[in-house]
Amino acid sequence: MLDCSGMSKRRYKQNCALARTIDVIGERWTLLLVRDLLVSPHRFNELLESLKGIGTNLLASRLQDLESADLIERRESGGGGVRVYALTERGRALEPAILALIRWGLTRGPENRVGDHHRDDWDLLALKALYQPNRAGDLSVVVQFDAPGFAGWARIEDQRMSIGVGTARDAEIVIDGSVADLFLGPSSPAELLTRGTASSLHRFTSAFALRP
Amino acid sequence: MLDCSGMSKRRYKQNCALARTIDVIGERWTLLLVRDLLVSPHRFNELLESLKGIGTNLLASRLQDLESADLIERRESGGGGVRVYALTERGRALEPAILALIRWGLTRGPENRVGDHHRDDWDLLALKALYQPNRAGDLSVVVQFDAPGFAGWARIEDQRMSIGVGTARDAEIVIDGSVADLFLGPSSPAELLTRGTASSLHRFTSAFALRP
DNA sequence: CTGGATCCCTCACGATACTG
DNA sequence: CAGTATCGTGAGGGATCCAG
Repeated sequence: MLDCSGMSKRRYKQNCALARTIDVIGERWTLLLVRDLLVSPHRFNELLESLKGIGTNLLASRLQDLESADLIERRESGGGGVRVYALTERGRALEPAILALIRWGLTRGPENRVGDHHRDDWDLLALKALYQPNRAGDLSVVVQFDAPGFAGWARIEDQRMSIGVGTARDAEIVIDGSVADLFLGPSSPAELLTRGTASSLHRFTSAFALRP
Repeated sequence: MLDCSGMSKRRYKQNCALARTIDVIGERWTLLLVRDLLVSPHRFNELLESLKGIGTNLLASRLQDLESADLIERRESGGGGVRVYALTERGRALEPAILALIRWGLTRGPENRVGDHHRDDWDLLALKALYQPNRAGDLSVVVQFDAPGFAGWARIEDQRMSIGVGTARDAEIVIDGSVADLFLGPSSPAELLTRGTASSLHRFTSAFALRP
């Protein structure tokens, strides 16, 4: 059988840190896979649905590659033997670079071509890319987003921001909508408030550079 | 004839800033091409030599794509009608992301596989990736590197760092060697001094986080 | 039903030859 | 020097099939 499917053979053969980086994460789909795992661990079929068009063989191959490269690891989540893929510390270390690439992508406007696939948790990561610690001051807040088919949260504390999917129990602010609804939607932020005050919500939204 | 060679058709079709970024600069060779142009403008054959293995058709195609995407532009350099490719402002805006990717690539040690291609100007960019403004203080210096087949310089001023190839006329420090010779070589930094003092050279090297 | 493996077709890549 | 034209090869993409 000789399983070499997980080996990416096409290397640049350049003694350069950027080339070595791209040798690892430069293949098609790879960085988008890391993006999804930056928000939360995922199961095989969740990734398959998020990365529409990847094909099961390619996804399996990429997961093997990334595991060999020590960027992700398989985990048994919960008691039911559910297998999920999660980033290792080395994989999580890609976050600054990915946020920088996101910032660059945001500078040319949304350019949302109609029909393009979309997931609300991607916006959560874009929000983190636009976060500016120096604008946060002493702000300490947890904001919950509740939209049809999506639940996620953003936390700012000690000038650091973290994000996640699901429900945060200690959310002072609850938004009736997604991240895009809050920052790009037609409604004013205050209209979307399920819990919390408009002034604290304003302090939250002011911590981001919406057009970098 | 219908010239569609410059169109990259395979897009991710995801309404996500990262996916849109990778749609533009995610194809093979593209980011390495931008890397070379970040150091200085280059001619077609210079790029061809740096990006060993790319093939002339692919390089031409990538250059067209990047010009269409407003990342690079053709310029007539000098009076002899010499054509060079240079980054536009939008292309140069990729620098923070590329430096972040370089930093990630540097965290796992050099891993220099023998036989890999190498260029000294790549190290110049890696040096910029490791530069830490808060370590510079009020340092204001220009360091010239002179090695066989390579000449380049690094400038630190007002806590900002810039790099370039060729000779800087106002260099207070001249190194008899490349960037790698200074930071990784067997010689002590002082041994490589052609001009300048060891103490000012030490202030310079202290402005970088050699192992991030 | 999840988590893949196998097959096959297409297209992007890479090397070479050729042209203005 | 700066590309264009041609063509063989292999990675990507989609469907289907298989094991737990």
